[in-house]
Amino acid sequence: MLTEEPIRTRFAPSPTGMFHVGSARSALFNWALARQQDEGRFVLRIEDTDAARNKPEWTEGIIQALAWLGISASDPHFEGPYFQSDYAGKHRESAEQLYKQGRAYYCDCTREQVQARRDNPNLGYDGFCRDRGLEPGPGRALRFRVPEGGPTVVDDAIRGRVEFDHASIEDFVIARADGSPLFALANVADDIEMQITHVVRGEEHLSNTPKQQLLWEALGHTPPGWAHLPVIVNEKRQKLSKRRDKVALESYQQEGYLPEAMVNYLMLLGWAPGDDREIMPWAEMEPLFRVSDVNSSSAFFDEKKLRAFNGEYIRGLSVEEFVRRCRPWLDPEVAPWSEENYDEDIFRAVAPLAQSRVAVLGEIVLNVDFLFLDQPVFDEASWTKAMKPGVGAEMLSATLKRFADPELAWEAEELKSALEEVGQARGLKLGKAQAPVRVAVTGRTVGLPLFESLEVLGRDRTRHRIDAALARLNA
RNA sequence: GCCCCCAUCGUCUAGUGGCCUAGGACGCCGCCCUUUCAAGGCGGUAACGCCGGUUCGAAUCCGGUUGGGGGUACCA
Repeated sequence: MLTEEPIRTRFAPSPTGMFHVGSARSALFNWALARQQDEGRFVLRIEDTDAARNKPEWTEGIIQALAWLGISASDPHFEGPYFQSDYAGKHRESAEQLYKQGRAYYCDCTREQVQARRDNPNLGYDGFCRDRGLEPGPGRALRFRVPEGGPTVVDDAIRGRVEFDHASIEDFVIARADGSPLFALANVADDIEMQITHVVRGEEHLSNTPKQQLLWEALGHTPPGWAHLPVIVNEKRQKLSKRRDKVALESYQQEGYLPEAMVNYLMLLGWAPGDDREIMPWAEMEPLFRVSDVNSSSAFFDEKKLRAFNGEYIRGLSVEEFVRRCRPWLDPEVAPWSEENYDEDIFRAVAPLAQSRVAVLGEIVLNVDFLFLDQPVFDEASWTKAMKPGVGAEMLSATLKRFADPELAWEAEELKSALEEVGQARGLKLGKAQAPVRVAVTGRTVGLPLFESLEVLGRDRTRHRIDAALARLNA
């Protein structure tokens, strides 16, 4: 391994329109390694060769997602983005070189012929064209000539020595009949061109590795250090798939997961800092990360734990920062209230009360909507529960009367004592007594501390809502 | 089928031959606090897949087995 040379890691996503959480973890691990050395580099290469599914805007999405994670394109350790499609010439040269060296040969077998002919059902291509000396031509693909004897040994930083017998590796295609190189070749040619020293990627690539290592050697270069990260799985222990699982980083972002919580959680999928700490900022984790310390078994993406981390990070924010981070969800453009009704100062007044009550930022809306809506949104289950006959109407009308008293200072502590008295007169503890008022004013049985909320809402609006609830009760 | 990887509480993990009657975190349960709900505090539940070795001694080393997973394209 080129430990003397500065580390050059790479992150090589194909632009498919969404950023997978597994990719995010790979990127983070690669980023940490690159940042540990002054001259370390993290190379971003967009593998856009599959023109069929590939749009320019996806690339922008990748860069934004990386930036969200703290992997900034303006950081001196960041290099790229490079586009695989720009290196097509280089790929063809590599294919040519391999052919001239006799390390690859042309093959005109169709898929059907390969299928029909194979004597060993356990192997794919049988090497039919190996020695036919075919020249390049239409309908002829280029295959790599896998050496006859011995194994290829992959030295993996996470898994150790992994042996692949050459007998189990078929002569794989490296360039299509139309001359265009395949992933296996393009990927290696690019890594060589970009002087990548360490390939840290998902375990699903482990089976490709002996082929790629063979290619590196055939092309005259020392293979990089390999590290294959365990796959991230769902509750059924299958690799996270975009069809059935929630894998898009953007979806977590939209729900209100903080990047620092996501980064922290992702780093812990397969790796641990060592002591008994789990909540640890990136700046502390980065220098501690060792790829050889990464676990080799698959890891379940546990959103419950992510949520817990996120709540922890939210509570750690200053109030002002919390307010700032909530803005995207409070914006009247997307929130259920109108521009005229929204007032950030009002939100700021209750923000400290809300901060410990949300695990993801998106939940902020249901916590404060009653402040900015003309009418609260009544949760029917809450209504039924709080407005029990004999309690609901009683409490509401008595409270309405009590709150009309101009002597009553409109301040949380005063309001609390007032309601306590109203409740006591009816043999109700505060817990029970406050319920109808809470539902009348906020629409729900759970929420922010009531009296602070009332104070912010104001006497008139509070009384109006209690009155309206009374009407609703009698309707 | 074949190739390859993996195996500690439900989950993420610590653990690299004795410090382990296996530690932490999430979850779950209980108690406390309490104007609801959270948050917070305290306590609890729960694991070395199985069988053989090696060794004075094994969660840690070796073999097998079982069970998971990944890969098997002229996709990336």
